[in-house]
This record gives sequence, C-alpha cells and structure tokens, in this order.
Amino acid sequence: MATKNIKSGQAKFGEEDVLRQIEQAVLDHRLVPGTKLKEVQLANLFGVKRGLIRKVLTRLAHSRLVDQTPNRGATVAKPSVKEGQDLFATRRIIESAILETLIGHAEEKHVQQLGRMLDREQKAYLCGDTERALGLSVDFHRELARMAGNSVLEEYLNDIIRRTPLVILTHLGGDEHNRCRNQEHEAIVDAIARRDVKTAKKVMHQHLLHIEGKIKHKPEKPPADLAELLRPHSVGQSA
Amino acid sequence: MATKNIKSGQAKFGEEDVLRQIEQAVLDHRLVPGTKLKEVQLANLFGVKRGLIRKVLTRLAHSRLVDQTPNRGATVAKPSVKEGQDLFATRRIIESAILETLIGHAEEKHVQQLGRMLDREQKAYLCGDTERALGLSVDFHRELARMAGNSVLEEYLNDIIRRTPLVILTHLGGDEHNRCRNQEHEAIVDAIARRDVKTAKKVMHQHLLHIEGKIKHKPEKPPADLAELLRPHSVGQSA
DNA sequence: TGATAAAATATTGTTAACAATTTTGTTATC
DNA sequence: GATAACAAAATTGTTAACAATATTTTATCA
Repeated sequence: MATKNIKSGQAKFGEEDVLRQIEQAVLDHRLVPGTKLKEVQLANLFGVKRGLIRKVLTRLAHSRLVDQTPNRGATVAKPSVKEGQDLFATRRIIESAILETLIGHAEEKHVQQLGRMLDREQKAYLCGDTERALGLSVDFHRELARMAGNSVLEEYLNDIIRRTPLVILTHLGGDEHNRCRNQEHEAIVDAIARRDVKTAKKVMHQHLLHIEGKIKHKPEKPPADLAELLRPHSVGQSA
Repeated sequence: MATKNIKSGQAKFGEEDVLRQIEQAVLDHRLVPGTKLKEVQLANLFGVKRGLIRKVLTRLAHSRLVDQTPNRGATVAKPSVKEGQDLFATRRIIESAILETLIGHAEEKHVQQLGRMLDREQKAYLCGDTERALGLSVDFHRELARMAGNSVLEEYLNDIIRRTPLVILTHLGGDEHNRCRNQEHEAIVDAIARRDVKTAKKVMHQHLLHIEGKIKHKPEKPPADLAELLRPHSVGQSA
C-alpha cells in the first residue's frame, strides 16, 4: 500500500478545509460508497493531527456522508434504496418550494444572473470540460435556492445535494446518466422570467425524475487509492 | 454560584444521553436562548468527562441549537428574526408535503392511531398537565411525519421542531401562546380520514400561522441556574 | 490443505496534562 | 469614582500517551 505520504506536509489545512475537501471528493464522484476512511491515513494525507480528522469524520457522519461504527471506523456511506427514494422525493418538494418562493419575488437581475450561469455551464460543456460543467450544473440549483432567500430551504437543498452522489453511485452505477440537462435548466429560467410557477415546477419535476427513475440495486464497486482520489482540488468552482 | 455538584455522580450518562437531555431541556423551554454552557460545569452536572461534553456541544452547534464562538465557548442559540421566519415558512412546506404523502397511502389503522394520540393529548390537557400536553402535541406532528414514511422529510421536520422553541423564546417571549390547539389537530385528523388533502393542508397552514404571526423582536430574558434547569427529566414522553 | 488458536499488528477510543485565550479581579494613576 | 495596566483565575483548545478493540499474521494440529 503506497497510500501514505503522497500528500503529506501540504499547506496548513484547518478543520473546515479538510471537511470541504472530502465533501467535494464525494460530490465529484471520486470517493465511492463503501470506501474505508482510516484516521491516520487521512491525517497523513492532509498533514494534520488525528484529532482533527476525528472531528471531521464525526461531522461527516452527522450529515450522513459517512457511516461510523463503534470501534470499527468510518466508511463512505452507502445509502439504502429507500433512503435514495426519500431523498429524491424530498428534493422534488424542496426545489418546488424554492421555485415558488423565488418566483414570488424574482427581479430582472435574478433572471440575468441565472442566464449568465447557464451560459457558463453551456460553454464548459461544449469545451468538453464535463467536470466543470457538472459543478456549474450543481451551482445552478444552489443559486436558485440562494435567490429564493429562505436560509432553511437552502440548507436542506445543500444537504440533499451533498448526499445525492452517494445514492447515484450506490444504485445507478458509473458516471453515466447523472448530469443535469442544460436544456431543462434553460426552460426553468424561462419559466421564472415569465413568473410561470406551474411550468417551472413541472419542468423541474421532470428534470429530477430523469435521474430518480433509474434507481435500482446495483451491487459492488472496486475500491481505490485514497491518496489519489483526494489529491489537489479547488473547492467550489463557481468562480 | 452554587451551580456545581448538585447533580454530580448521577447514573452513567453516554454521549447520546447528554445530547438528548439538553435537547429536551430546550424543547421544554427550560433552557433559554443566550444561556452560557460551560464545559466543566456540564461535565460535573452529568458526571462525565469534559471531552464528552465537548463532542455534544459540537453536535448541538451543528444542529444549530447552540452557538459556538472560537475560544469563547457555547451558548444556547438565539436565532434571528429572519431565521425564525424561514424556519416557519419551511415548516409549512414540510408539513404540507407530509400530509400529502401520508394521505396518499393512509390506512384506517393510521387514523385510529392518530385518534388515540388526540385523546391522550386532550386528556393531559384537561388534567392540567400542560407540560405533558405540550409534549404530546409535538409528538402528534412527529407521528404524522413518521406515518408519511419519508425518512428525509421526517428528519427535516424533527430538525425544525428542535429549533422552533428557540425562535419562540427569542422572539415571542414567555410561555404564552406557544401551544398547538387540540381543536386544529382534530380537524387535521378528520381531513386525513376523508383523504381531503386540500382541507388538511389548509388547516395545518392556519395552525402554523397562529404561532408565526406573532414573531417580533422581543429583547432580553434573565438567565437562570443551569443545574436547576437540567435536572431530572425523562426524555421522550410519548409513552 | 484447511481449520483453529495464539500472537502480533493496526486501528479506534479516552484521558490527563499542557498550551492558548479569554475573563475576571486588583492595583495604580489621574 | 473612572480608566488603564497588570496579574490571577477561569475557560477553551490541543496533543501525546495510553487503553480497548478489531484485524491481520503466524503457528499448530488434524
């Protein structure tokens, strides 16, 4: 196992940094469900003390990104089919409420901002930078939540977004169908511009169903090298 | 300050126990927003090590029940007016979705179970045991969520329920108007029995507005003795 | 070979001691 | 008395050493 020291002694990482790195790795599908997360290994990887890692793992467990078993450590969570379904169902509810709230007080500048995001996303996609496109696609949903202005709804959507990749990887297999369709994002922005709540919701609903419909049990995936997976990665590519 | 040793050396408390004790104290309005939570004090109170308390406080901070400032410790959270409004708005959305989901597959036994809970709540109220009535009233909402069968929705409702008392105490003042009206609970169960989603939602909406409408800034509250507040209390009175 | 038991190793969990910081209290000066 | 500077105490934050548990390896025997 050459999983050690590859990234040791990097720049100073704080608790928040380590947390975000791991969250981002999950979001990017680099960290797959079931992967064992050993404390010393991670500590070396990030060049921090074990206590720090310990706190981070606890927090990740609390937000259901990792499973923690007493005396047996932590692994990247493997949500059940049921949890996946509940997560998607709830996402439809939350995103629907976000649209309704947002359209209730949407201004021209909001629509313009969303338009710009769409362009960036489209551009990245055409450039073949699919990883960036994926990130921007997620940012689109986040931005809708932010614009809606309800901090609790935003919080919950972010929670769902963080957990969704694990459901997809556990039950939908590889990196095949997990991307938002730009076309549908456009239709949503159009509906918002027209203050057409009904259409916006309908499109969003359809949009989310495209992914959910494919959930089914899909066993096993080979584990991989942690040091490789958690390598350099800027967190939050919305810049 | 005789806040020490009053409860020291009690039965063995685990992390989960301490967490629940404090959560319950918040739910029961015994612990008011702004109260300082010192680590050694709590450790003595529950007869546990400081490290344990430390973990619990972190978890409570994560679920927004306490505010933690670096080097300056933890206090019971004081949610802003905005957060309170967002919380209530989200609660309407979530409870609405719960009703819709539940009515989608409600069976006779569900309605009967809810009826029994109503009776118990009513009884406690008539007996003058308002604290128990309050608890049962909360349990009613929890039970709706459980019956709906969506674990994520349930999780979010529980989160909202945990945070709500802090909003009420911070912005609504004393223990005046914070109780659910049994009458409205009954109307909700009736609507469920008739599978009348529209009415159920409407009543619930009204039900929640009764509280929210009264939010406004209401400054200060005198702090009190911790040892007193966190004394004996069975957690989960739904028995 | 295969199964079982024992030892060695690795991993997680806890704690007490220490360090860093903030808060409180005291004194001195005006 | 009020203010500032300093010292003392209290509180929070970190860590390294140890304990407990789980996992892997080795040894033994049928």
